[in-house]
Amino acid sequence: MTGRTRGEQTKAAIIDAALALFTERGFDATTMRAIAESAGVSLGNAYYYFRSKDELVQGFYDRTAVEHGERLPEVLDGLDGLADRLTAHLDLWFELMAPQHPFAVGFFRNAADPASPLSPFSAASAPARTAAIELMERVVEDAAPPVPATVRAQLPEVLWLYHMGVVLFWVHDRSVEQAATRLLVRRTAPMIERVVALADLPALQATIVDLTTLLADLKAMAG
Amino acid sequence: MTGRTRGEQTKAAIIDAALALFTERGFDATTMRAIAESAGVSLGNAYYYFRSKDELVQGFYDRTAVEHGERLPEVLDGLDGLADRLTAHLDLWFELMAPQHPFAVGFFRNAADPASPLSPFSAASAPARTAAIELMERVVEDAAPPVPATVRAQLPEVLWLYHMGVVLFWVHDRSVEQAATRLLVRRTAPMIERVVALADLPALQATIVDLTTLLADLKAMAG
DNA sequence: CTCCTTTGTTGAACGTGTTCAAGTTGAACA
DNA sequence: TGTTCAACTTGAACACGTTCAACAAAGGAG
Repeated sequence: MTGRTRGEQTKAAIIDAALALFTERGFDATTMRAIAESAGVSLGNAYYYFRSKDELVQGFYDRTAVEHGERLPEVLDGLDGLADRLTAHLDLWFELMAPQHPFAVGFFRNAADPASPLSPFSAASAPARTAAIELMERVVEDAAPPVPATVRAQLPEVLWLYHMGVVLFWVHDRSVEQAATRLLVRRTAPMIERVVALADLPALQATIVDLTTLLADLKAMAG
Repeated sequence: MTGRTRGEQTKAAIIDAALALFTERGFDATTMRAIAESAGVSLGNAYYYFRSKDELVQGFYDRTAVEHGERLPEVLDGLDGLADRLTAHLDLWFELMAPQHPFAVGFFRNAADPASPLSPFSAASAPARTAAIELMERVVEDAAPPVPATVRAQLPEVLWLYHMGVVLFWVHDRSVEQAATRLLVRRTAPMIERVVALADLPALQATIVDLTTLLADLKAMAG
């Protein structure tokens, strides 16, 4: 975690201090002054590396995303069915994020603001978004039986949207160890696999085209 | 808007001032001090009537919900198809909320916090939630052709969830006059009608049961 | 009338996130 | 070596949401 340059070390120290305090006291109860003091750094210095308190959480979220990408192959190994692979992917996410669930709200509250750079749809988070969709691509590409060509191109992005929806649910989930979210995934992933498997049915072509063009139109308007 | 007692008048003055300033400058750029000054009242007095800045916005939302319920029959009048009725219902919501869209983000940001009483899923907003589902019941009950009995009971609540999803999209929608959200509804409402019409198909029974029990299980865990 | 309670009102003060002008450090270069 | 300059660091200061002890007005009860 210790970077080469002085700046990288300071930055890591701030993230570490913030993560520890967030976990210990929660997001709102942790002040920027406490983070700076705990990191052995001045208040202003914390703002040199992170433009806001929220961006601090983004830094740690990025860390988790990297670890997610690194460990994904190992949890996908040996799994063929799309539902199994999707479930394993999300379970890994839950596992990595579980310690941060108590203060995740403080993060996602601002992520829900479309004007915020933390919004998953914002231009600022485009790299993180692309990386996340890339992970879904890995979930999809080696699935067996293979995903019908009809929906193959759109599927990773659609599954990423599904992921975002699950995250929204997870944030609101107050059941023990977020069991409700796990249940949601365990039940809906097979449904997705079932629907995807039917994508070549002639009867569904109209609906698939409808959905595809709708997505394209909406993305065009969102520009 | 002028109430009988002194307190009611002051309260109304504060709401009016806040609404004007929010609309003019947006939520974040409007300070409580500016609201108080504009209402001809001291800062502390604003907090005598509203426990927080957010609670001030909740007032508008409640007002709008009441108006929505009052005007719903008139926009549903003469419409039979479920898609048409659903679209009319949501269009009315858009019409009523349009003036507040610029600062709606400031409101919904906190509504996205499940711990906040403003969250649509919180216990504190249970009355508002029940009222909103009740409106969906009115959308469903007189639809022709009638909704299959298989899904009739669950449909209003499911449509309310759909409504919440649309609201989430609407908040993020930066297209002119939220045209993208209208497009989304115009395209998805017919899909919903189509799926609902197929609810009695034997091939779909398993999936419908799956979804129904999933919803029930999740609600039980959320308890 | 006086007293008491409820309701309404005030502005100073607190703690917070954030900004900024001013300073320090250290490595590359002359 | 001395110079330069970008990277880094500082703490005071600002504006905001919110709290609070104190005060004023209104309206009965005696």
